[in-house]
Amino acid sequence: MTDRINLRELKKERTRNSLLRTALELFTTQGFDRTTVDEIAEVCEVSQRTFFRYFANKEEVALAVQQTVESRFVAALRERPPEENPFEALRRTVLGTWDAMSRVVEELVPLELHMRTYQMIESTPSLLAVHLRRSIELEEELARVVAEREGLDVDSDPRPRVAVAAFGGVMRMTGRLWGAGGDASIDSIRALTESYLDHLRPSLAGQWRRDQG
Amino acid sequence: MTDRINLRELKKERTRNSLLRTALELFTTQGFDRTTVDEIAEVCEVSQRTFFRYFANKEEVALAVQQTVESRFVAALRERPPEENPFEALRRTVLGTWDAMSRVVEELVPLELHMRTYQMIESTPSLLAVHLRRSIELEEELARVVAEREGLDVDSDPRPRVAVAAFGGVMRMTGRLWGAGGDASIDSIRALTESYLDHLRPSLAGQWRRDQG
DNA sequence: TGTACATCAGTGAACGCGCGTTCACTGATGTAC
DNA sequence: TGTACATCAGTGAACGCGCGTTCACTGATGTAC
Repeated sequence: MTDRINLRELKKERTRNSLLRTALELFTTQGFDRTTVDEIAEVCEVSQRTFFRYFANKEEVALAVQQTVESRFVAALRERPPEENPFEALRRTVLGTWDAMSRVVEELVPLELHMRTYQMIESTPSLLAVHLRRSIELEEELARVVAEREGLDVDSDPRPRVAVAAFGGVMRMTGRLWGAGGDASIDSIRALTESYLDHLRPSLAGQWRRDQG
Repeated sequence: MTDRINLRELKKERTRNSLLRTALELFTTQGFDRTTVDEIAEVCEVSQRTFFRYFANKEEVALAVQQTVESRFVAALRERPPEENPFEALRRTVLGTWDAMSRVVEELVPLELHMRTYQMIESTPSLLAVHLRRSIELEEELARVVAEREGLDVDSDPRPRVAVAAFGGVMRMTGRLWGAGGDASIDSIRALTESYLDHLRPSLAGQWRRDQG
């Protein structure tokens, strides 16, 4: 119990962060598939063995920042006022916490590198596949938070899971479109997300032609 | 131009079908990861080289039947009466064509084997990841069909993509829940799908408590 | 402050594995005359 | 019906590749006294 910083922990964090940045730089410049774990380790000046001490596999390092953002998202949802209905809470969490999210990212890597990484994920089939599976797993967690907010049992009332599934579907769609477009800015994904979420309820209603344009 | 059947094509189809059935049987009994391509080829009494003539990779054979069903689904959506609104068309396509879908499956493999395969996909991380990526790609096709039905441009009006994304999100959720449950029957997934789709619009509305129970 | 020991991040080298590819070849099926 | 040639599914064997694992080991950091 001393107030001296722990050198061991400090150096661990530095090694991990160095591996992370190196990996993302290599992935985004030359492509995920054309970057080997050996190369990351070499550029980072550690052994390949050390890489696997920090990341279980090559996908994990590519998705590490995203992973952190997602954890923060769950926490932010928990903090929404309980009088908001579930869809509004989800919508305001994603639209209202971009700045907080950016700060979380910046603690790990430059925001600009993260945005390039996200585009790289969306355009790399093997990586996108793993990313989607993880986003599905995240939905279970979100459904539980929503159920908790409403005082419902997630297994007996379908609505928490359904609301989260629809929300998640739209989020994945905006991610895909943003990744396919040329503009990697945070403003462009933010605007796209807002527009698409706002079209969700109208798009499920009948009579599209009446309120078209 | 003869009415004699083409032996070459016949034998190709048989080889492919034999590889497909063998692969699914091995995957579902001993697991996807514990089955090698070499083993499939060996049991099927062809060379490993032949396997790769029919399927580009190991995932492709596992998802081949699903792939056929999805193509059929797109075709069935095109056939829905144009006066149905988009969400209703999607919903009725999935709920109204189970028998037709079953027949499509039976042309390739026994329905029971397909259902076991689907459960295997849902519980195999690497395979689920690829399956999800493909289902996302399918959404683009569905969005175009919806836009066509409504006479809209898919790139300028968000509603086709949004409606399809929400629908797709709910479908993936039901797939996940069905795969995690013990009941591999077609009735159980059908009932789950119907219930979840019917909860979609209510789950996005405010005031859950009012119409709860 | 110094010593003795414990912990644990990182090393280096070697390896198993299965996917997916490449090659030149065989032999069955299809077609033209 | 027969012959000669073209096509193409399937063969067999070998290989490159990178991921991820295993091992016994080193040396820096942390802790107890």
